[in-house]
Amino acid sequence: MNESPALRIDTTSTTPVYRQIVDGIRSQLVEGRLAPGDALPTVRDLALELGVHFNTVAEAYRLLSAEGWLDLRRRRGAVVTARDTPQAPPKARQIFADKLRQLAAQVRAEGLTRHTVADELDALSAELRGEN
Amino acid sequence: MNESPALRIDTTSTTPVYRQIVDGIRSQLVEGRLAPGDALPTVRDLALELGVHFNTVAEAYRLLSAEGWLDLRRRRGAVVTARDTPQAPPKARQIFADKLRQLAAQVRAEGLTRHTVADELDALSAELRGEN
DNA sequence: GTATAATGTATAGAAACAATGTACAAAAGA
DNA sequence: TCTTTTGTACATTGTTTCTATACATTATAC
Repeated sequence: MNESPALRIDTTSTTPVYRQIVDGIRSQLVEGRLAPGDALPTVRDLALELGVHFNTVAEAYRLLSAEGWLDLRRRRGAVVTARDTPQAPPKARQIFADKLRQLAAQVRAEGLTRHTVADELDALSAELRGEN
Repeated sequence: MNESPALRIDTTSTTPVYRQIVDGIRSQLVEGRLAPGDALPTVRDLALELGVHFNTVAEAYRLLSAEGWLDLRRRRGAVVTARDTPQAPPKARQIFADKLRQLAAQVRAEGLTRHTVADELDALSAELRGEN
């Protein structure tokens, strides 16, 4: 436990730091790289590693806890919990489709080609269909 | 021209309105649904349609203009310009891959299945490979 | 058992940001 | 030249983000 979560904080991004932390850790949770029972670094340790204030990490942990991923207790730290996946609201799929296109549009505007974007989509799709 | 850009503003989202506007319009630009020469609604018209202040739309237009998509002139409105796609920075692909996984993780956490997510990825990939 | 130290929590403040209100500037057309 | 239509500038207000500091809780040492 306490292995490094391999998070990279982009201080130039418009996405707030605490949400970058949430998004990064949630990826690992969903992908199973963090499993129930695993301990996360303490808020102070991770804050030091990322170069931010520990309250910023604490806020991220709190959000993940509110989503049901973490069990937070004083003096014991943050531990990954088992979690029932909720039922997705009806519109979730359409909203995802829209966000996906907006993300693709953004990186295409930055210069990534249709082909490159499609390759990455295929790669992730294959991962999703192959794993577990 | 002045056709409705079919933007939906989600006031519950944490993404600021002006960026929702930017993201939505950029999608249409990248996908060719808005082409050079097309006129966008005036800031006041689009603001009325979206239910926000016209300065909020103006800010969105300014960002798109800074990205090279729009030509803004008083009394004439916003017109889509021809634009050279820049060269993507070297890390762009990896950053995109990360963001893609974070987006997928987010919606999977909300309850979308691996299968559904993969289907949407495939659908967009097919669009990208098929069009033009 | 009690003291101590390690950990998350609470609250306040400063700075940046988002959205608005209002006034202004430019330019097309009457 | 006047008026109207459009984008622009700037101040204001509320919100968000991040930090600083103090506090509460609890496992462990002894």
